[in-house]
Amino acid sequence: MTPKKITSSERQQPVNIHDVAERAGVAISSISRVLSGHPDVSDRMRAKVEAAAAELGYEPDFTAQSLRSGATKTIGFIVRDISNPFFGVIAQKCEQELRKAGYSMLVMNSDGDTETEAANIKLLRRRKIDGLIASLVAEDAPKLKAALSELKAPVVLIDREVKGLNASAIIGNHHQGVHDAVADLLRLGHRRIAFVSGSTRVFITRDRLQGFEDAFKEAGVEIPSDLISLGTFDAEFGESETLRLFDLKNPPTALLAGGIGTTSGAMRAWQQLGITPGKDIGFVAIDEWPLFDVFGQQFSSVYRDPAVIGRSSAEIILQSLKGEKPQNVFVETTYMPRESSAGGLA
Amino acid sequence: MTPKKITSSERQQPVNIHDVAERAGVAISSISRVLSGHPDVSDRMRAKVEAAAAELGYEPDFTAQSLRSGATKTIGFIVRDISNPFFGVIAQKCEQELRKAGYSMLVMNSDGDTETEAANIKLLRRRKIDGLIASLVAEDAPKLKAALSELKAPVVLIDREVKGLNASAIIGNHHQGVHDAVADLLRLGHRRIAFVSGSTRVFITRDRLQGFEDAFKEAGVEIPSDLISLGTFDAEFGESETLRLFDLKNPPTALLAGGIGTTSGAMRAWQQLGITPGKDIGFVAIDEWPLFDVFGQQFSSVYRDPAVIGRSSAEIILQSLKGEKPQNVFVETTYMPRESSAGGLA
DNA sequence: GTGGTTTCTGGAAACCTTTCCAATTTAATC
DNA sequence: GATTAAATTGGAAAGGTTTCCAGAAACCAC
Repeated sequence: MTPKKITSSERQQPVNIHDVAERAGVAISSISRVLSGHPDVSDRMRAKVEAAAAELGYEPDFTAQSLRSGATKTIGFIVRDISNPFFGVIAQKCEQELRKAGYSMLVMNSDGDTETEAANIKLLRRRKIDGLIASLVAEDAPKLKAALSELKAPVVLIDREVKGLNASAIIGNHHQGVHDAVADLLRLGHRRIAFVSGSTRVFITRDRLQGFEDAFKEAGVEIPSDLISLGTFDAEFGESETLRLFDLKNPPTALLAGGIGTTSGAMRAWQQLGITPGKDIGFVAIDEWPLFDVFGQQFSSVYRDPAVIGRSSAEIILQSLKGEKPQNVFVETTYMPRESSAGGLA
Repeated sequence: MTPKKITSSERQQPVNIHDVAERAGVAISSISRVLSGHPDVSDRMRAKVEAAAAELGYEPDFTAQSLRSGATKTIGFIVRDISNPFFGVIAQKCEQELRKAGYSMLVMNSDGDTETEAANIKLLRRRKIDGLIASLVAEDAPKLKAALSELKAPVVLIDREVKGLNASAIIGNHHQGVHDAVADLLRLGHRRIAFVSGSTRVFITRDRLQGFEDAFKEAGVEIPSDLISLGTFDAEFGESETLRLFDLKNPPTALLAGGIGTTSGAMRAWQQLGITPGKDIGFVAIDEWPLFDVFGQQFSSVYRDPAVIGRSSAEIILQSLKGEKPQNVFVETTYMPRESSAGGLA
């Protein structure tokens, strides 16, 4: 008995390129050329192949394409916590853009941990992602830097600056927004202004701190170093630090909260302390949260648009994939003064 | 000149399994066996291979593994809108669980559109995902059903019921929560209770509607059909419908809003109309949003825990991957009465 | 020391493409 | 119609792994 050729109907497997080639009576390479839009294809060949492919319902295997071509059409997306609505909007807009261009997005949470983050990046490298968009937990962790530099794909960092890495970045002018906010608080009469935010291991915090300090210097007011608490961006830290700060002998009269997590924690702390932000104390939130327009109208904010960040991230990574050099894109950050700034100034 | 064998140092490519085999002086298959934890391996072999792999820093190519083994260690995750914080929490918890088990999550937004959703599913099939977790836009769209049934991987549906599909599901007892809410509103004296939510093309809405109607029937009160508006889950629909309903000659005295998007839209509408929910009218929100504990304390809600949904989704899909049969998991949904229920009852 | 298991290892096929190169066909020119 | 160039096509290698199968080695009992 001669070994019979196995056809797709006998495999329960889907149709593959061989089946199409056989059906169309042409070579495998021709199928590939037609379907990948290669220019050197005659009209007759194109018609034959397309007909055969359609009849059989052929769809190329993505994994095999990836292995052979080296491109996975996949972009890694790493953030601290995708449930944070700010990151959620970034992720949404980013995915929409990437999808239009035929790319998919592999989402990972770093859980605020550099070890996890480094492990994630290593995994993504092994998965041969074409590009990475990340909002890192820290910029200087050696493991992280190692993982990033071993990743051969283009990288877009969101509000981060990693030295010695040839990456693109989306950079907000955080110092500006924070500066304007603090300047306004000072103008209103606040002196004991607290600042709770994530760690200075990331650019965004350093840039904000810069704006914070500049505003004080310009006003000729001493910087209240004891009121600056820079740890992590999560709600737990925001809560405990707010509790601590407002329990000081000489407590703050205003707080600048460094993100949605921090704000969330601060709000919870104030509930426990019986403090009403914007009334008993001055308050400026960095970043706005869902339903802010409803529940936060009275709150001053340092605003930036996550949709822009998401779309830009996608655009830059797509450009890098086309061979363009790494670039930095700047995003506006604006102080939106509202009544809460003047809280606590009886 | 004899063709020299190309080694990894001459390629700029990373080390592959051949290099390790050569270094260890064993066959390729042995490398694979050792590294994939195959039992039939001698201690001596294991030691040799592990040493060689470590020396060369070898890491297996994920794409090649996927092609050969047929498993991509990738789970698709499709929701209407990942920026919705409810889905955000689900996604976060789900990814964390999947990651522990060595799986990654490919996130796609369906943008509330069945065509997009069907296209997404088709793409994921071509990408050979091992499983799919999805909160579908509709259950009956033919293209969608076709795309789902052609997908050979296990599926977990979140609050959806697709007939003729052998899928698992996470099912909330929405009728219960909504029933209790509406019963309470009726008890308080509300009669003109409006219900704005997504379409009845999905189970979750039908289940809610059931609870809504049951409560009326039990109370012997006629169901206010003109106040039931079931369209989409997004804020735009919530806003326009709220505007329309509260502009009726005989407007509602209370609203039950079917999710964070709807609530968001309703809130915006009320702002325009000068209506304060919980005061001028009764209000129950389905699902709670970020900072709800701060800004929403006065609002009654129909609560369910997205973290549980996320974790369960991951668990079920992982069990399916181990060969277990599709199963349904039920999630509690609880009415949390607060002051807003009694709004508008002067 | 033989026969028979059992355990381990090597070789090669298979997974499904893309892409290179050579060969063939077609078109163009004189 | 011959020659050359251009367009198109087929064949086969390559991408990096897993897995099947057969063969080798080790072990055991008699």
